[in-house]
Amino acid sequence: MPELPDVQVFKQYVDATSLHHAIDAVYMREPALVKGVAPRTIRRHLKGHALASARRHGKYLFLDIADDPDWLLLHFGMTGSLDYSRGSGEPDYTKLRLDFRNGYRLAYINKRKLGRISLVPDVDDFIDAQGLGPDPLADDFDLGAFRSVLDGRRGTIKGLLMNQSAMAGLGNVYADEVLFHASIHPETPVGLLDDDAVEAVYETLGQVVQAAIDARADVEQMPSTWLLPHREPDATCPRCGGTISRIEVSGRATYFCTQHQAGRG
DNA sequence: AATATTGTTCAGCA
DNA sequence: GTGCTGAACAATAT
Repeated sequence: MPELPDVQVFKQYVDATSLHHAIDAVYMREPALVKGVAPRTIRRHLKGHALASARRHGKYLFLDIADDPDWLLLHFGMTGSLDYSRGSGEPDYTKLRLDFRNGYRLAYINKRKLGRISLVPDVDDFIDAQGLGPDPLADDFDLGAFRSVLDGRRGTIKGLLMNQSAMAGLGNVYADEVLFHASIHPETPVGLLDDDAVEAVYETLGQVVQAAIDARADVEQMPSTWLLPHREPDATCPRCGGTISRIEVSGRATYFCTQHQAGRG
């Protein structure tokens, strides 16, 4: 379930480990994950080159290939992750492996085939072509930008928060977390949110995303007052002592507190 | 053993 | 056209 915070942590991980090492070998283990380009083409673009920088938009990670016009695109689906280490063998479910000249290797791990490995010539063009909305961590994502995201939308606030073409990055878990802290019922129609509620969602969104990144997107390190460690039916709300309920919204399991998130539904 | 899980895509509908 | 909803997919855990 890599969402924005998880992918941001992956980006920081790549920044700290995998840049500026020449790539001696490339192993592609799962052609089904490679979209829009032949696996051998990816190998050709990477081999002998280094990774120059990393960029993230929403749940997508882009790695700039030094001395090459293209970027390596990684999407993690629900079960993807990265591992940088040395030694013989590789982690289970490794689907792409880059062996660096320093003896370390970067593994893209994915238990399932939901995800994407590709090459893109231009990140901004890809974002446009994919129809991705703004990223909430972008410098210019202010309250006005968030209002634009909501403008003219129908449906529920939770559905909107998960809609990558409205705003890119939140998935099921963090959409719930934001609404939990903003004290808004997940099925509230977007059009019924008043100015205060819109501002509350905007502020909460920034705080939750930043705090999750600070916790390295690790549930173990999330504050116990968050919803995340309590995502089960009939749990006790860590905020108000109410009851956590499970419903389905936009086809996804949704957890919320029936007491302090009762309003505006 | 049947069911829940969730990001994206796409068919279908208002 | 548009945008929203829900089914389908993958494959593992429970």
